[in-house]
Amino acid sequence: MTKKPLPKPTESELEILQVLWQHGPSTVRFVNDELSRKRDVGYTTTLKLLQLMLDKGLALREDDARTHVYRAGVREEETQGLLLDKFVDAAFGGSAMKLVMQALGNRRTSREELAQIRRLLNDIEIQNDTTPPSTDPTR
Amino acid sequence: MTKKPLPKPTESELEILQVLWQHGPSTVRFVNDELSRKRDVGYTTTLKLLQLMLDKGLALREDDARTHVYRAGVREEETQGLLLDKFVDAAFGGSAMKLVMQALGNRRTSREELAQIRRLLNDIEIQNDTTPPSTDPTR
DNA sequence: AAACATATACGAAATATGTCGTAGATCAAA
DNA sequence: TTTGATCTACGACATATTTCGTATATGTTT
Repeated sequence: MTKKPLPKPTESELEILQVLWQHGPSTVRFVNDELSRKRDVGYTTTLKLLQLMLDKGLALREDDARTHVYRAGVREEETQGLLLDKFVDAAFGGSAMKLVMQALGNRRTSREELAQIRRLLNDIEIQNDTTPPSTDPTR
Repeated sequence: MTKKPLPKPTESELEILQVLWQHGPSTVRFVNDELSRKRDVGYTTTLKLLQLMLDKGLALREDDARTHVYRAGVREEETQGLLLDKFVDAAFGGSAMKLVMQALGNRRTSREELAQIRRLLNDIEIQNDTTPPSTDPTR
């Protein structure tokens, strides 16, 4: 049984994953058109990226037809969580709190979103009350 | 009057900035020792990085004495905010909310930290009530 | 069928980033 | 003052990432 140490997607790969996550299985042409909405990128560049992502397992594809269809090979939440951990370490010295504070503080947050966070906080507190703080790293 | 398009620090540069932010002005030796606590890195590598950061304005230095002293050339909060914006776009498709939810959801958050966030939420709501939503990008 | 559009494969160049060796200056110890 | 430690400068290499040109296959139009 081999664990798969999913490679951390690069900047460009992440850009492509966003497209695949948001639109589902897509052709190279479609992905490239999407990317082109933001910046200037050649078709073969996008193709190459997708092929590399296929190698790494970051993407999967249907190559029955002449025109291949690619889809994400990694789950959105899982990948985001992974990247978030790295980012918290790299940019915020490991303090997720500082990150959250800054994310909430420096941008407009709607009433509904605030309520959503409050609900989450409540859930977490209930968790905390039910299961007391533990320093055991395995749970 | 020239605007300064402060360059986005790289992974390694950020690592060094963390040291400078946390410990204040430091010698190359000190920074290198700090970095060495985490991973294996040669002295001249750290030196070179600091020199590059000096060029980019990411670091400043005192070179009166033989042993130069470097300090951060960018503010911590400002830099973190910049990186956070990029990261939200790159990894969370622009949704700061999803990021916050995941940051809070997938890790242990202490009671005190939760309270801290609640206070922040209250402040934000008061803000929202006092000054109604505006789409004016300049404020 | 010929001409044209569109697809994939893939090598290779262009960039960006990180690493290190070596030379030469300065300082400290013997 | 000779030896050895430590410092900066800087070129050059190593690696990772991105970009693109070209060859070739396949499908479409006239």
